[in-house]
Amino acid sequence: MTARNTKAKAMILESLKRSKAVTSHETLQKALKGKADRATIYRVLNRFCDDGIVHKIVGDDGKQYFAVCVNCQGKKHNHNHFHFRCLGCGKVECLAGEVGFKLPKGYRSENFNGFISGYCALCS
Amino acid sequence: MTARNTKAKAMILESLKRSKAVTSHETLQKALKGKADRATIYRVLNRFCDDGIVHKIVGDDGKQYFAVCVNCQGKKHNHNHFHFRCLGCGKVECLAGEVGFKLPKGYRSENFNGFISGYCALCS
DNA sequence: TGTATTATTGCGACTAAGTCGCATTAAAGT
DNA sequence: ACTTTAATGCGACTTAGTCGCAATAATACA
Repeated sequence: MTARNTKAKAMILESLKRSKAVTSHETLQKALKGKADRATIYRVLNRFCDDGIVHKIVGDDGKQYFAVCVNCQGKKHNHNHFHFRCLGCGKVECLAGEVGFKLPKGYRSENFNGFISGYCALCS
Repeated sequence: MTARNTKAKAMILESLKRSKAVTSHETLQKALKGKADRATIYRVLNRFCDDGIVHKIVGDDGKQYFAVCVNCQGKKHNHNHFHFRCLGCGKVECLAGEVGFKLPKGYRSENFNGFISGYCALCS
């Protein structure tokens, strides 16, 4: 069960890194222009997620978005920041700044998903 | 184009109010046990949303959840609070406390969707 | 109360996102 | 090279949500 370095993985990772914005499956598929299968892209993305290379965010449109992890050392992810989707141009990006929150007693948090949509500076 | 008070609307609103938790379409449909059509439920919920009676949240499972508005006077909604979904029992609830965030210059926020999942006190 | 108007419902068909099984392909170890 | 098996590609499938349209039932008004 040792992971292999395949063309698909390489292409997808490169594509993710190149785009500074957060990327959806759809965008990625267009970028790869048929060089990888739909299902493969999904699988690779989920793989990257499990491996802690990228993190997944669910948009307020119900779709999945992916972004390369920046300051997540080892297995400990910290993605407690908001993501912003522009309703004009569709771009999704990470917003700077940790978000604090507190849960009721006895609650344990597993996943944080902060999403804000609106209009970016260019589309306002 | 004047709204009408129908049985479906009444049932759905009552069902929403009765359950203190945030409700998904699926749960609602089960609660109504066939007394309203799938599409109708969706339409009514979206209608309620537009009318400002309930607010819609998109979960980190990509599904829509609905909750009756509590302190939203008139058209001005303020739902800048987090929602919590228990991975054990599946319950979704509103967390107390306004959430503050700041956007980059020139950005305008239209919708806030804060979602945290994990385990509630009972399921921990 | 009876009738006309039209918002709403129910049904079925449809779309889009995402997953899964399986045969085929191609990394990696020898 | 040759073998092993992870990963790919393809198609079928699932589930959430939407849409068109004919039938139904709230409202308004006579």
